[in-house]
Amino acid sequence: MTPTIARLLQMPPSADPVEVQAWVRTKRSSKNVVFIALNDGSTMRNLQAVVNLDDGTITEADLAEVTTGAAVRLKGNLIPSPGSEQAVELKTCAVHVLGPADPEAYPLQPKKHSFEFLREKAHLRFRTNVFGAVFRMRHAMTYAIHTFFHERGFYNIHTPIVTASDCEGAGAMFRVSTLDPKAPPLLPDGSIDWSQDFFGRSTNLTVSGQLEAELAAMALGKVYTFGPTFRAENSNTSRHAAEFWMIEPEVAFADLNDNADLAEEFLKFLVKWALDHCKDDLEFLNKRFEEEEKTKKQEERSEFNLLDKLRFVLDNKFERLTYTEAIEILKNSPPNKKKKFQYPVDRWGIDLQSEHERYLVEKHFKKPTILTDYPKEIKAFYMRLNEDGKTVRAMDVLAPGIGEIIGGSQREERYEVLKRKCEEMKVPTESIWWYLEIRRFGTAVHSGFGLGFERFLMFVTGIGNIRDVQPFPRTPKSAEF
RNA sequence: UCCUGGAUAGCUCAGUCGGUAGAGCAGCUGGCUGUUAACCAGCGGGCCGGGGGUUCAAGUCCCUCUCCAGGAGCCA
Repeated sequence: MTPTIARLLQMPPSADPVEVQAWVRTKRSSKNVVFIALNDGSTMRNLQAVVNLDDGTITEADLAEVTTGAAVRLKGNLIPSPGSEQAVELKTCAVHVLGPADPEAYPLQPKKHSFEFLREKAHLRFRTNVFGAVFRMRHAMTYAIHTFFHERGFYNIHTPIVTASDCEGAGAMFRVSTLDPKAPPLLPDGSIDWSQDFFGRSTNLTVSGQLEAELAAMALGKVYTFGPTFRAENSNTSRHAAEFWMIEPEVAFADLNDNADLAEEFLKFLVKWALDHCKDDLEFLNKRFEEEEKTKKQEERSEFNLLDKLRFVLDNKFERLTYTEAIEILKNSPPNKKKKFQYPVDRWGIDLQSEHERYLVEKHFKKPTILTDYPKEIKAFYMRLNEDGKTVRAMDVLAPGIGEIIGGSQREERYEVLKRKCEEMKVPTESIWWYLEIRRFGTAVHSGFGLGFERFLMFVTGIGNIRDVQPFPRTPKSAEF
């Protein structure tokens, strides 16, 4: 294999011949000299190839097909660059076009394109600076996540993608079926006979690996899942996708405080990793973020740029408070008193709206905030009931600019209490009998949380739309690529 | 799903009171002794999202559908 551009840019100038294979970003020419900016995805930075036309080794005809988007192989040697943008450049002695790109038809230009346009060109958008940076960082964060858990003795568990449990309480699911949609087998009452389907029952794509992860935690101690999840909700926002990846640690013998400690340590580890390992990409994204902010109205601009925000998260302890305390703060807050909230905060028990969470995180505390101990009515059946009988050991981690980035809880480990709550909340237990039964044999306090991977990527890259941190986003009415 | 705003050249957008289509960038051609989104000059480029209606006449007004964006809800 030829060396990557990332490697070449770190090599000292030398008379030794080198070969590079990459895609052309731009070509600039004057009478006797041509500059070709090359990128191979290995780094944000381009390699500048210089072609001298005056000695006749390479002619203008040789460069006719060297146009934006073309794949090329160049031979030459590295020399010190007189230009200010790079330390070395490639003095080129041979040019070979591997795959031309018709300049009349190639959609990407050496200029800034809108995200909306690039979403329609998802097959080509990897070749832009932004998406190169985003997907290199997506990889770096994936690696960091596995590293974090591995170093702390967690085991990665692959929970099923096809599941029969439809009571995970996280919205509509995608059905998985091999039955003939035009003529499915019917029961005498006219309903579909799922017993004749592939799995002998009705199945769906998973909305969470948590329930299964809990089973593994009750034997392996500390586990985490990292896989795709699916929601068939008709959500049309910049923060929702029908297919997304979730990280769900689950820890035996850990209570909610341990859980919150883990969540905070985890987020800080990932942010530090990004700052330490993704310098070029982050600096580029930071510049882009600042330019984006300039186009916004004064009151909508964020106080921090991307890099400052990340360092701030790293340097400050997350705020922790209970739902009850949060309600008191919100009740007495200026926007509530001035009736600026669309949903007024008037009593204990209401569900917090985005505007309330944003006020707490962005205006009141101005840092990531962990809210705990919510009213049981507004949280899932599996969360552990507190001694007061009114609240559960839930926690939401709220991040500035994103909102809820982590949702978790201490799980209800008491068989009788869990059974009673399932009945109260009308959770059908037939398909999750195993989830209850694990509580009958060596049950123990345990906790876990879910981090939306793309939500985190939005936070760490400063990209405002979830569709731009996924290579091939699936959203309502959209699955082109 | 709801609210708001959009869809005009390859891209980003302008288009007045309803009167038959415009700019910048990109592309192509030429010029220029080292550029960094190079620069300078010239040239080509349009089913004005689809359908229906009003009108002598619709990019422009009305209805409708599709898709897109932002916000809300749901959540991660």
